[in-house]
Amino acid sequence: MTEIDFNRLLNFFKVLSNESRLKLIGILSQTECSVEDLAARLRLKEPTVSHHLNKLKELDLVMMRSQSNTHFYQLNRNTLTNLNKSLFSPEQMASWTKDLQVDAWSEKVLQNYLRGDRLKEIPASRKKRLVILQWLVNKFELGKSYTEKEVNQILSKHHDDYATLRREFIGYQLMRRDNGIYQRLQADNWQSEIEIAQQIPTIPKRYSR
Amino acid sequence: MTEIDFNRLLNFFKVLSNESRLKLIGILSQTECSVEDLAARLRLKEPTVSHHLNKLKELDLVMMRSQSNTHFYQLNRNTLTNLNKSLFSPEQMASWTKDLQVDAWSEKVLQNYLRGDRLKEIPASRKKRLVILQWLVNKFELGKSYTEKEVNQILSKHHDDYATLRREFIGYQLMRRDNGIYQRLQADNWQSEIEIAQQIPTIPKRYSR
DNA sequence: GAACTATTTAGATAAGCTTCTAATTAGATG
DNA sequence: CATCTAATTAGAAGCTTATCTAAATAGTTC
Repeated sequence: MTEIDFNRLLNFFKVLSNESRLKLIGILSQTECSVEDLAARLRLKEPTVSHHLNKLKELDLVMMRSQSNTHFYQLNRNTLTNLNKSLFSPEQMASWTKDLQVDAWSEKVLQNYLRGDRLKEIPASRKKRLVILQWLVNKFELGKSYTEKEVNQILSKHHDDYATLRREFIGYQLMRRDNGIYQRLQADNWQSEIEIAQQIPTIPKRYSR
Repeated sequence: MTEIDFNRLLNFFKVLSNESRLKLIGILSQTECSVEDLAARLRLKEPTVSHHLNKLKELDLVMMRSQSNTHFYQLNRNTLTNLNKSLFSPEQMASWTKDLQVDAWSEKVLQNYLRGDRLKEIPASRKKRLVILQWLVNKFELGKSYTEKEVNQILSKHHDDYATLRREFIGYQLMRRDNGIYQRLQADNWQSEIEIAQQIPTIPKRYSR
């Protein structure tokens, strides 16, 4: 039912794929802890722990409560159990390849305008520009809020003129802005167009004729 | 019941925390594929895909079948479903912190002989050496086989005299060697000694007296 | 408000990882 | 056996990330 966005899932794995953070989760699953305490247990400096906790917080994996100067961190069990449910179901995994199964024409446009992850130029024609923008918007998580600065930062990885791209997101209704906060919009009109892409069968060339 | 070793789990997350590899899994969950085909779909070069497949193979996430020159890769569903089961149960997570809850004396020995992850020298006394070796052996996964070369490689991260350490592993019965293949041994005699370490309660200093 | 404590932010360094190209291996074909 | 194809291995370049120190913030105490 609740399909987890590919980028969100990837982020989860990235956050969990670190020894210190995994141990942090282990500790916090047993007891509430201050930053100082955590640092002592892991034999790391406080700033390092703070850095890790920040990443865990971004994914809602931990909660914080302040008591005077001290910040007590606690595990957010719900997030983990929700995440764990049917993570690797066939449907779930199939959904990860969505943006790969685009039709041949879009494929070609992408190939023409991309060099690796980087956009050579912004297409002039509306139709091609849409293909590029749809590809770009996939770099943003569904349901996550971004500041303008964050949007620019992500876009600038793919093209220098991030401002134009950001504005086009709004124009093409791929994103929505609410006083400074950007959110990716659920694609409804164009998704259908793309999902009809045929499943490419794998046939060894030798036997393909 | 089947408790997943911390390092093994960490490796899983590391392998899954990469965009290309996650997409590979997504594709292979739907269809069997050749390396060439996978490279085309992900728009990566074959060697890159090969590199990723290798990591997936190490964790038994994929299987390969050869047909003449072509190697067809397929997802190993069992591994994923087994992994997914009760990954984040309280007991499971608590087990991740095992090597953190050592007693105060061992703690001190470790602090004295370690500078970060690096061993300053190998302790002369048997008792202290055991503490160091127990800590070191944690760097190896339970149930995984290592070649001597691999053992040396991992040990050399922590001390230049990896050969002595490797031999001590055998001497202290922390590892077992079967014609060139090393395996970590389940600790039974010393584990008890360590696990009695009391759970350190978290009390803000201010109110602790 | 000065001094102290716990945390966070900023910036630097170093290690690790992804990807590429070039070279190598292994199987198939003529 | 020479050639061709598919895959792997080796090695290098560039990027990301973990960690640290130093500086800044915020709450507390006297």
